[in-house]
Amino acid sequence: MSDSESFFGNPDPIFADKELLRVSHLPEGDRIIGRDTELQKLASAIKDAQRGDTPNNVLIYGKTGTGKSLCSKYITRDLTEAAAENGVKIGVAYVDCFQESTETQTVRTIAQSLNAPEETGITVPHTGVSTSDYYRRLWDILDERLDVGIVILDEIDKLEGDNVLMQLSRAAEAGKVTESTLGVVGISNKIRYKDSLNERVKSSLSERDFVFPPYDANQLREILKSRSDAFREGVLDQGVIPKVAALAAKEHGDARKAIDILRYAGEIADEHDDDTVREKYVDEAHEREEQARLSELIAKQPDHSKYLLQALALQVQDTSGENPVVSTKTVYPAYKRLCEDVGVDPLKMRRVRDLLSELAFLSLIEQERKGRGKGKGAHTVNQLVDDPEIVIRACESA
DNA sequence: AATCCACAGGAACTTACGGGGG
DNA sequence: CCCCCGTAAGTTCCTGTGGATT
Repeated sequence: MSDSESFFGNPDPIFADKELLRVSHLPEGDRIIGRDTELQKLASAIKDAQRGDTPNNVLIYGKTGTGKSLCSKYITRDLTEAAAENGVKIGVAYVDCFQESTETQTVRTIAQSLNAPEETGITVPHTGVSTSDYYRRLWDILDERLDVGIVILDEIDKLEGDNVLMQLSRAAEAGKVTESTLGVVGISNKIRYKDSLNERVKSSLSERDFVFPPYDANQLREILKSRSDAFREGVLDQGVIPKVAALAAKEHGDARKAIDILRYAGEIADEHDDDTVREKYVDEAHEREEQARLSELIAKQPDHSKYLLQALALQVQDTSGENPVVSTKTVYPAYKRLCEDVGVDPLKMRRVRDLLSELAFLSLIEQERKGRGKGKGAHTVNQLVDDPEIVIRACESA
């Protein structure tokens, strides 16, 4: 074959269908590996919705990458289709509470994804209306066009306050909706999440709860194999999948991580103009995955949080060796200098303290409050969780 | 065990922004 | 079109607190 004139003309030597290695890719039923009992239980918990009745509210626990969101999405899609055959209209709203963490944002997102303006004549504006207004519109939307609404609240532990849960779980009994009903599927990384809820919400929200165990190396291998169609035939070296699986199994059995590493390994092979994905690329792929995950998280932060994080990372680098803790007092001037370099007005100390505790909540840093002795006051020291160099790179690229 | 104060963090306020209703 | 109302981000003001030193 002659060299193509087009930059895009050559067929990809490594990947046949890269889509299969995207985490958001929702597989067909036979491609969800090792979660049969979980799917079964989930299905039985929400099956009443199929007849238009109120489904059980469900709480799902499990570490990241154990298939919680995947199974929820899959099973609700299946349910929607099955119900449609019975003439029952089900709407599913998926909310990532990490991104929509306030009550208002959550309700708005639910209302927006369940709405169909041309059907209901109801608009859900992005801003400008009160929280209670969003609620009112949501109830109207439900009654107007659906029999059952199912709300999937992913990373529910990142939600501020439990008012939304209160409202959602009581909507039907409080008479907010009359022509329809709704169910909640809550997904949490924290097993202890339930303890932080008040009794009322707890009992109504966790009518059923399940724990998704981490995948073991065998299951990870199966998962990776099931997606190996993403590659052209024969380009994957024998040892690659087992090595990726072993790596991911060691780090909490995170399937998402495993899939990402496999994809990066393929990309690295491609960059080396190698037509084989070799075992030796896996370690580099692993590093690339960590960098990417961090960059992705940091990119979502407000600008000033990035400057702060960068200032902290620089301080940590300067602090010689063993004890890389930096007090808030010390970070602040460094942050101010950084702002001046960029040409931005620095925030006041009080706001900075809030941003730092948000970063701590996201596990990007760790904080500890300490006293320093008589007449020396109390202060908080901050510590980076990840390697300062990687953090700085991620901050600069974002 | 009592003390002392720099910083932590709660509360109330300001500013910016955008939609709804008259 | 203007005015009012809501939220989010940021500021101002001020009381609370940890723990080595006295």
